Amino acid sequence: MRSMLTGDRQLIKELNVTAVITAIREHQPISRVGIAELTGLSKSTVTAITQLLLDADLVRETGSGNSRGGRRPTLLQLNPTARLVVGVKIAPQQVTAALISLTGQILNKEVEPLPDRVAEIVTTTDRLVRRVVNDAGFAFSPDRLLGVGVGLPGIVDPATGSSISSHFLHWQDVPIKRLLEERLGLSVYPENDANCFALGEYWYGAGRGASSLLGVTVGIGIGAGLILDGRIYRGPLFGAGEIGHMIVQRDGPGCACGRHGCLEAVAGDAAIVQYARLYKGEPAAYPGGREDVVRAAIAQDPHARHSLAEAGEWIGLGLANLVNTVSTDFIVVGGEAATQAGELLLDPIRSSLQRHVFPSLADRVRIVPAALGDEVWLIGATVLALQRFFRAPLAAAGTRARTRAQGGETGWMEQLGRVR
Amino acid sequence: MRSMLTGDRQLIKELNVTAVITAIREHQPISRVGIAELTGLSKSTVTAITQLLLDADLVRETGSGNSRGGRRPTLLQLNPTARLVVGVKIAPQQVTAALISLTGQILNKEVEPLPDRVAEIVTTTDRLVRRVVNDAGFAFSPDRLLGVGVGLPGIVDPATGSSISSHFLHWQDVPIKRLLEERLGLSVYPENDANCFALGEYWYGAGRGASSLLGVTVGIGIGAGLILDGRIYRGPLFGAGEIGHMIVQRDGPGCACGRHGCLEAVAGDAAIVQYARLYKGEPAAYPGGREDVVRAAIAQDPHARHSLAEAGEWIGLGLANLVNTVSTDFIVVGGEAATQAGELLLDPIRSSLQRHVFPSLADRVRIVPAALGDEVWLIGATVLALQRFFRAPLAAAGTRARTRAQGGETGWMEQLGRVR
DNA sequence: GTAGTTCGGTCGGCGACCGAACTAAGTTCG
DNA sequence: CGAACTTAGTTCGGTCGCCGACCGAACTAC
Repeated sequence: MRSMLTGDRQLIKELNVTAVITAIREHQPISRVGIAELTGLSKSTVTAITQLLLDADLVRETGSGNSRGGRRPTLLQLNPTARLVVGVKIAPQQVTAALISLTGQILNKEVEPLPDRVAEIVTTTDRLVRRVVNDAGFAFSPDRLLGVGVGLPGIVDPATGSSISSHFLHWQDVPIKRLLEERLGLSVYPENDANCFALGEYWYGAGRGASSLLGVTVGIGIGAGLILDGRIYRGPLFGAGEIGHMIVQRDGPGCACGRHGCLEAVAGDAAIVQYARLYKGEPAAYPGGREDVVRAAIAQDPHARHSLAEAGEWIGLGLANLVNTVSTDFIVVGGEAATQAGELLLDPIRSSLQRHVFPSLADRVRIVPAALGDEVWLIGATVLALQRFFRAPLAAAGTRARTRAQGGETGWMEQLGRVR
Repeated sequence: MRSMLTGDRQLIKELNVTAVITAIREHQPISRVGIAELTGLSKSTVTAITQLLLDADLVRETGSGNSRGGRRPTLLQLNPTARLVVGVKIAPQQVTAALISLTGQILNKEVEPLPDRVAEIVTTTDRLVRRVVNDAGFAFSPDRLLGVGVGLPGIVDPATGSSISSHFLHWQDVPIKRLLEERLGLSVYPENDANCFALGEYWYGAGRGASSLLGVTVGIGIGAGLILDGRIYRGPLFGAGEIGHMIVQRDGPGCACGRHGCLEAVAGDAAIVQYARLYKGEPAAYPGGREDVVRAAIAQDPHARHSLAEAGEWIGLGLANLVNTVSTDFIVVGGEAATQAGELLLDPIRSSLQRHVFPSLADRVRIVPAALGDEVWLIGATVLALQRFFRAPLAAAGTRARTRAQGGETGWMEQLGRVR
C-alpha cells in the first residue's frame, strides 16, 4: 500500500537538524544567533540542536567572533572528518576511489585498472575502498562512513541502484548497489557519471550558487546531467540529460546507438576527427585522433579549428534546444575534449547557442567551463551520500513546505481551528 | 535574509490535513480507517482531522459502507461546493470564465470577445468572473472562493504572476496577477496555457495516475506543458516546454520568432497547408487553411494525408528529443489540429517518435490523445488554486521528507538522541 | 561606573502526534 | 441464537520538539 507524505515530530527534527548543519557548512564559522537568523528557527531551538551536534562531535566550538556591541559570539565549525564518504569512479579503463571529508576535501586516492568481469570489478572496488580508508588511518566502520558514491557510465535506476544499461561497460541490469553493499557493509549510491559531474560542479565548482545547472561533458560521447533545485533530475525513465542522442539532423549520419543524426554522431570525438580529415583532404591525417586534432588547432591549423567550430556549432544547437525546452539558464561544460580544447570549442558552442536559443532567453543563459578538473567525478559521487546529511545549496523547499520568511499566503488552514 | 526550509507544528498539520483531504478526494467515498491506511496516519489523528473538516463542512458523512466482518464503516465524501474556484482562459479571440467545483465539475460558464487593451481585458475578466459566480447562485466571497486560475499564451513569471511576454496577445511585462487581484479581491494564479492543458489532463484527463506528463498542443503554434512529480515544471527561465521553438532542422525554414528550423515552422498549421499545396501542385488549394487540409485528409485526399504525415514526422522527432533528454514517459497530445485530425496526425507522430527515440526507451513511452476536450484549459487553470487544498495525485514527497512506508534508510539521525 | 546591547542558556507551556484502552456495531459459528 | 470474534471509530494520557519569556554573562559606549 502506497503511503502519502505525512508529517510527525521526527520529520520536523530532521528538517531542522539538516537546516542547522547546512547553515554551518555554508557559512562557517558561524554563531548560534547567526544560525537562528539564517534558518528562521528560534534561538532556543538552535541551542538545543547545536548541543546535539556538539555531543556527536559533528560540530566544534572554535573561539569567538567580533562583538556587535555586546557579548562576543561563540563560533561553530563543522568537524570535517567527523564522518567520511568515499567516491568511486568506474570508467572504461580504470577504477578510482577517493576518501573525502565532509567539506569535499580529498584525503586519499587510489586507482586500479578495470577488470573485465563484473564480479572482479566488485572485488577490485571493494579492495580499493577499504584501502583508501585504512591507509588514511581511519577505521573502516559504518558509524564513521556515511556511504560510497559510485559514478559510472550509462543509465542507473535510482530506486534499485541497478545499472540498467551501460554501453561502455557492456552491462545490462547489473545490481551494482546490492553487490557492493553486500561486500562493503556500507550504503552505496550508484549514479550516472554525467550526473556526478553536474553534482560536483554544482556543490563545489563553477555552479555554486546557481539554482539549477546543466553539466555537459564532451568526449568520446556527449553526456549531460541536469540539476534542478539542487537535486539530480532523472525523469521517469531515468535517462534525463542523455543529450548525446538528441537528434539534431533528421536522416543524418549513423550513430553507434543505431539511429541517425544524434548529436554524438555529428559532434563527438569521431566526428571531430572526420571533419578535420575531410577539410584537410587527407584521409589519414591526425592519426592520434581527437587529441591530435585539438593539438593542431591549438597550433593554428585552420582545418582542425574549422572542425572544432563545426562540432561546437552542433553542440550549441543541441544545448539551445535543451534551453528552449527545459528552460535552464546555467551550463557548465567539461569532459576531455572540452578541457583539452578550451575556448577553441567553447567559443563556437557559445555563439551557436546564442543564435539558436529563443531570442528573449539569449542573454540570460550563462555557459562556463568546468572548474574542478578530473576529480569532479569522485567528489560529485560523494555528494549523493552527503545529501543524507546536508541540504543542497539553495535547495528549494519541498512541495508545499513554507519557508518561514514569506509565511503568508496560505491562510485558509488557520480557519480550521485546533486539533481536538 | 533568505530563510531555509524548517519545520514546526504548523507544517506537520498542513501536511497531514492536505494528505487527508487528498485521500478523500481521490478515493471517496472512504472511511476513516481507509484514510488511515492510505496516509499512514494513526486512527486517532484521522479522527481529529476529519472532525476539523466536518466542522468546516468541507467533508460530509454519507451513509455507511459494507462490513468487512465487524462494524460498518462511516463513509466520508467531499462537499464539492464547500469551496469553489474559477477558471479563466484568455485566448487571442475571446475570454472564457467558468465556475468549477472541488471535484472539477463545471457549474457555470460564460464567454466574451477579447477587447484590445489590457485595461479592458481586466475589466471584462472581472465582470465575467463575478457574473459566473453570481448567476450560479453563490455569494461572491473570498471565504468561499479559493481563487482564480488564468490560462494565457506566453511566458508567465510564477513568482510575480506577470506575463513576461505573450506573442499572441502582444503583451510585454503585464502584471496580470496584480491587476486582477486588485479588482477581484481574490487570489489569482496566471499560468501559461499549455501548462494549464497539461495540468488539466494530469488531474482529470488522460494523464490520471501518471507520475509525470508532457502535454502537447498542436495548432497555430506548437506548445507543451511539463508536469514532473505532480507539479508544473517551469525551469529557471520559466519557459520550459516551449517545444514549438526547438530547432529540428539547422538552417531550416524561417519562423515567426526570427530564427530558422523551429518545430513550429515545419509542423504548425501554416506548414501543414504549405506542404499540402506543394504536394498537390496548386498554390491556391485548400483556401480554408489547415481545417480544409484536415477535412480533405479525412476524405482520403492523398496529398493532404501526406502533408499531415510530414508534420507528424517532425513533431514525433521533436517529442523524441524531449523524451531523450527529459526522459518523460507519458505524452498527451491535444490542441485544435490534433483534435480535428485525430489518428491521421497522431499515427505519424507515434511512428516517428518510435523511430527517433533512444531504442531502449521506445517501448516505454506512451502517447495518447487528450481526453478532456475544449474545457481542459479552464479546468487546468483552476488546479492552480486547488493545489492550496489538495496535493497533486501521486505527488512525490518533498525534497527529503520520508514517506512513512519505506521509513528506514535514514538512520543516522537517531544516533543524535533527544532534544534537551 | 553605569546603561544598553548581544549572546547563549533555561524553563514552562503548547500542540500535534501516537498507542492503548474503550465503545459501537457488525459477523461467524457451534 | 447467543457467545466469541472483527472491524470502526473515539477518548485519554503520554511524548517530544518548538517557541516565547526570562536570565545571567560578556561586552561596548559614554
